[in-house]
Amino acid sequence: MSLVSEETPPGLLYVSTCSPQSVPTPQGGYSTPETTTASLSPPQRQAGGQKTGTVTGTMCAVCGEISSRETMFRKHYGVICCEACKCFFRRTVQMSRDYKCRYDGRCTIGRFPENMKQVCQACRFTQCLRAGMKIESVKKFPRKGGREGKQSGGGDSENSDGTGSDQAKFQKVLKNFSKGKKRAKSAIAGGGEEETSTNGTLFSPRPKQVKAESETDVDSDLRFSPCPTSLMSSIGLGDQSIVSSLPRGGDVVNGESGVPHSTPTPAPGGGGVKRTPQDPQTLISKKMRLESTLSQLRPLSPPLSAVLYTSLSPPPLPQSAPYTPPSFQHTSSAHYHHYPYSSHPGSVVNSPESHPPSVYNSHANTPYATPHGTPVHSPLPSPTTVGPASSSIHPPRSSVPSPLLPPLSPNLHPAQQSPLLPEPRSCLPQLVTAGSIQGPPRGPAPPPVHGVLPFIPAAGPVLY
DNA sequence: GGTCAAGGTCACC
DNA sequence: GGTGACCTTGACC
Ligand SMILES: [Zn+2]
Ligand SMILES: [Zn+2]
Repeated sequence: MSLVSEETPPGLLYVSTCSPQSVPTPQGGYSTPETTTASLSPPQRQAGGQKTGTVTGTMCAVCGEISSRETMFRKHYGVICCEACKCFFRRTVQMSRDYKCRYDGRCTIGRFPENMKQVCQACRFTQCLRAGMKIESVKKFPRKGGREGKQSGGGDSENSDGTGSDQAKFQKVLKNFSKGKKRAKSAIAGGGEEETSTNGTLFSPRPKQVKAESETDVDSDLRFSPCPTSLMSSIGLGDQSIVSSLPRGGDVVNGESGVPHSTPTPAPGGGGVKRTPQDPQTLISKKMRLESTLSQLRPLSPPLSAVLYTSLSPPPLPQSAPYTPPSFQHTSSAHYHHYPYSSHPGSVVNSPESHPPSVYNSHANTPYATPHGTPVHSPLPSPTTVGPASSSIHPPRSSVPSPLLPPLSPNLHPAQQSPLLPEPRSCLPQLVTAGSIQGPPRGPAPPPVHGVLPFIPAAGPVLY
């Protein structure tokens, strides 16, 4: 059985150095680690006389993708996840995509579906949210890159309520502008101006990309909703279209710019189409609306993690599974690549701040403190629902009376199980040694706790 | 200057 | 049109 650790960075995957051995993949299968004798020095496992493992990769907290040792996944929007999930989440939020699951949110079960490709967008986004990805981290503050940064006053996600925090940001951005940095020049030269909302938040002056044609949005100006409307509604926030002046990511029409650049300076990351700038007043209005809604969203993720982390029972791994998950069909993200940008190979991700401190500080081996079966109300709603299924790929299950996710039936195929039921596991690092690998890490979902909303720990750190 | 986490780009399906 | 790998950017240390 796996062990948890408070010291090991979350998301890391270790494998025993004892011998080449099959290790469970997040897809439910097994694979032989390409390296079990890596030079990377993992934290020594001392408690319980556990063997020392070697870092072999990270696991995406959303889809379960396992990285190579060289290409450790990093934290994106608060969760250690793969690039694919990062991009998906970003696009969904940025573009206010509104997904609906035709199977009533039952595309998959378990912590990770056997094949994320089979999961609809709605369920995938829900998975992102459950993993702990933060909507407000997407373009929370308009700037090209950079980190959230530490904010005085605690919390990893500062608001934009126009108080000192934004003032500080504002000053910093102004400073960058005054430095004559490339981007600042670009923005200004491109007609973009430093715009401050009424609360002092600096707006991105960068021009926006423009669709070459057929802006399919009902309201093409509503380009930036922190959450798709239906999903927003599904998580109890109502239907709120949030706007932003922020540029939307990189569509290119027919491989080239469908519209002329509005700035003399190409966008970073390669040439592309930029949206034309909007009216400053409009931008201000949008920004204010965005911030207003983000303030409502804020309680979502962290409290969700806090509540559910402490309410789930220890993971009862299935002893005998009536159903054997099919082997995972690796997607393109499965062919590992080196991360050539900045981090040296083997750099470890360590971001416990994304989790409630209480989760990390208590119950090292039993992160789920609440007695088994304790009902917990989650701010997370049942998955987005829609009309009757029109396909037979994933037979919809009969409706469940509980507002929370229904329990799993041990005899049902995952596709017939309740939606996105995770395999409860510690948010703490879990070491899987050669001797500890007994079975699929996430095959059939374990018997659920009735009435408890299963929660997927953000960046569930599992060490192999 | 290195690290990290943002957003952007664009080939591919 | 959506996806995901690759890339740049910029704040933080
Ligand atoms: Zn992923
Ligand atoms: Zn679905």
